[in-house]
Amino acid sequence: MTPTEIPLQGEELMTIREMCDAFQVTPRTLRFYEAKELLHPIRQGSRRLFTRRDRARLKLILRGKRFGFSLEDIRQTLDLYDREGSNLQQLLRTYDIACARLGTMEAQRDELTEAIGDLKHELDQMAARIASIRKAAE
Amino acid sequence: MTPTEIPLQGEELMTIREMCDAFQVTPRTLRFYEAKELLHPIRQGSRRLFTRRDRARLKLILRGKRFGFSLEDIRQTLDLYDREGSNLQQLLRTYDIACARLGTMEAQRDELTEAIGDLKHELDQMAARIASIRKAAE
DNA sequence: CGTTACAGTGACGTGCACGTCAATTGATCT
DNA sequence: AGATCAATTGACGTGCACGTCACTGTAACG
Repeated sequence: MTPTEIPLQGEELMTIREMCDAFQVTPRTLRFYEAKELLHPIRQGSRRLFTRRDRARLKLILRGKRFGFSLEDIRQTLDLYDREGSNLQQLLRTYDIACARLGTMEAQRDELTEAIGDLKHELDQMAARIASIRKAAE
Repeated sequence: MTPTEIPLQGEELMTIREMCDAFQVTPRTLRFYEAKELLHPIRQGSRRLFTRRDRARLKLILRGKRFGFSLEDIRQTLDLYDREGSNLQQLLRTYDIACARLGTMEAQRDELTEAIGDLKHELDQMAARIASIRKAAE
């Protein structure tokens, strides 16, 4: 029997391939993110091992990308999430930055809501046009 | 005195510079969008003149960009908006595409709402840490 | 009528976010 | 030990969304 352990969900560490399969990214992408200091996998020899923290960060990275943020933007936002032992000064600064970030995200959500409304309006008009065309054709 | 006219909001046609000032983009960007068939300004000689329709489209373009859509995505979405005299077949296809687009936008809004919730949660935790540090310092 | 001053057209350059390829290095199977 | 296979590193390539530069055209001002 192959002693290759089936990766359990609760396991602490994941290989690069397990990460790729879990998050639908390529190895190149993960290495690129490490080079950009978005991820900090530990090493066993030369191999990368991704921690639970890396997985949480990657989830946020991919989410941020879907919203159109640059990796640099995302990196700065990520740093807001796991800053444990900072002093009060840094903590306050971080808090301010996070508040600002929250503001932009809420603005974006509002704009998105507006865009959805516009598109729905357009859909209604199209539905009406479709109905009238069908009616005209008896 | 320079007779540089102050661009009125209700004017029919706008020059490239008026567009740039109104939308905070560069001339290069507008020419690029025209080359990509996102905008279709009319010409007076060689000069571009942007119509009300171009302004509406540009607004949607910039909005789409803020959501992270590619220009090609945006172009296809734009075409949904001003398709006037199509036949029933095309109209139905357009309707389906628009519905799908609406779905992705709503999914994105939901995800954004979730992300906002996460960040708020993080802010609460930070606020608590800040308070406890301040309290510890008497 | 010369000179600004802005608009247009290529053509090339740039930053970002990776993709791709080659060479190497262990780890694993037989 | 040999072969196989995944992972690493480095270097170069790519597509997108423009920026920048050089040059030309042209309308307007003095």
